[in-house]
Amino acid sequence: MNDAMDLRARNKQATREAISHAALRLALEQGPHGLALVRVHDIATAAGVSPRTYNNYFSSREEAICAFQADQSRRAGQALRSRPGDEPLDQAVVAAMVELYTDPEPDKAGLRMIMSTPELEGEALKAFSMAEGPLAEAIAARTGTDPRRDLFPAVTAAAIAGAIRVAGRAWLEPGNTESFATVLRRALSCVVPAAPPEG
Amino acid sequence: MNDAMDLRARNKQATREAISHAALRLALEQGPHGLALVRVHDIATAAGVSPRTYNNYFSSREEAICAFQADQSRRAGQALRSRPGDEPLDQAVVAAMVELYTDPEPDKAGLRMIMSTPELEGEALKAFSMAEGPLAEAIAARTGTDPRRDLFPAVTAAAIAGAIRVAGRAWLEPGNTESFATVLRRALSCVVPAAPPEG
DNA sequence: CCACAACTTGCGTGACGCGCACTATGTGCG
DNA sequence: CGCACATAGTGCGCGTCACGCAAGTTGTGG
Repeated sequence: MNDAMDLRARNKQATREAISHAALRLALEQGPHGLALVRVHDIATAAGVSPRTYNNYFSSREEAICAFQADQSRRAGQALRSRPGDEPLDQAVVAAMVELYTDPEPDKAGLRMIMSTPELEGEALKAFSMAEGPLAEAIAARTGTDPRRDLFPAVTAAAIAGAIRVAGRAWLEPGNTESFATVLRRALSCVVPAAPPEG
Repeated sequence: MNDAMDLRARNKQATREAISHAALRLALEQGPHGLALVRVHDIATAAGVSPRTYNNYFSSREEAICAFQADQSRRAGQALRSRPGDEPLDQAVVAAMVELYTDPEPDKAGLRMIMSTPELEGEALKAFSMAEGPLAEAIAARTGTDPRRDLFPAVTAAAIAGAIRVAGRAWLEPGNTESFATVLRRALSCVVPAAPPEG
């Protein structure tokens, strides 16, 4: 079989998603204050696998819960590359990130769980920061800068990831009525220049 | 006793530092690949306290190892506030961060341990991101913007924290000969504007 | 159809986080 | 000065977890 993904790989990804989905669902049931009550055994059972299999995929509850967010961040580089090459950097970044993070509009409860549960803070930061590497490469390619000589790509990528995080926090703020796309645009406009500084 | 810190508080901070210092030292002895060999019992013994006391202060090895970095980040807000109020934002940020993070020049081995050990990634990100809250407040105060209405302070704070992280990575790069202050200045110059966008 | 590789599972082990109860050491007041 | 109170340090025990190992099970390719 020469599929893009053979049966093995598809099953693997399916169980991975089943586990991470189950983990997030159970965490949501207990709320942000009862995370300790979500036992590994429960996650595994809910996902239809053994506890031992669960941590063939994840080495902590936190990792499983945040896996979806992490997977999404990993696509940031590709999202930016899919923008037309002659588009200015700032517009390309905004368009790419808005498309990536608002298609569909994110699940408010899930995002709130991830972003405002203290025990998940480390994993949440890891999840968002997974975008930085690929993003930096994409920015370097687009602006023709050498990531090893110039700090601009990596710094900008980190700034973008940070802006996305802050936008998430603001969007979750009680009383906020704007769409995530709107908030995200405002946040990104604070940090992304149209071109790297000459030098 | 009306000291700024009474005996109790000073003892407490002393044991806290003893534990975190011992944790980092033992981690360095084992190198980035033997972190699992650093047992809680060893850290506690090296710090002269019982294992139970150790996790009255920290709830994981990772947290103890990164505590120094976290404490430093917490001072970022105060560092920015100590700059003259009429200084432009970008200059004030660069001056404050350079002073905070290069007095004295950071310990390369310790920073490398924290930043390039996979198991510490989450805690390291947490440590650096602790600067964001205080920094955002300081930026808001300096620029006269309302952190609840305007995303600029929080986004800029996140961008600064990200730039510091990237500067650290670049400084640790083998073959780098520059001082951390130099790298840090270059990194920060990519993201901090002299003033918030009007709007 | 068969041999090989990859995934899943059960079991056992060592370490860890933390609640609880007790002791010891500062602290403030009469 | 001494006595009551608050707070830090400690020992013990329990439940949970991560992970190595050695089967068993299920795709894959010849």
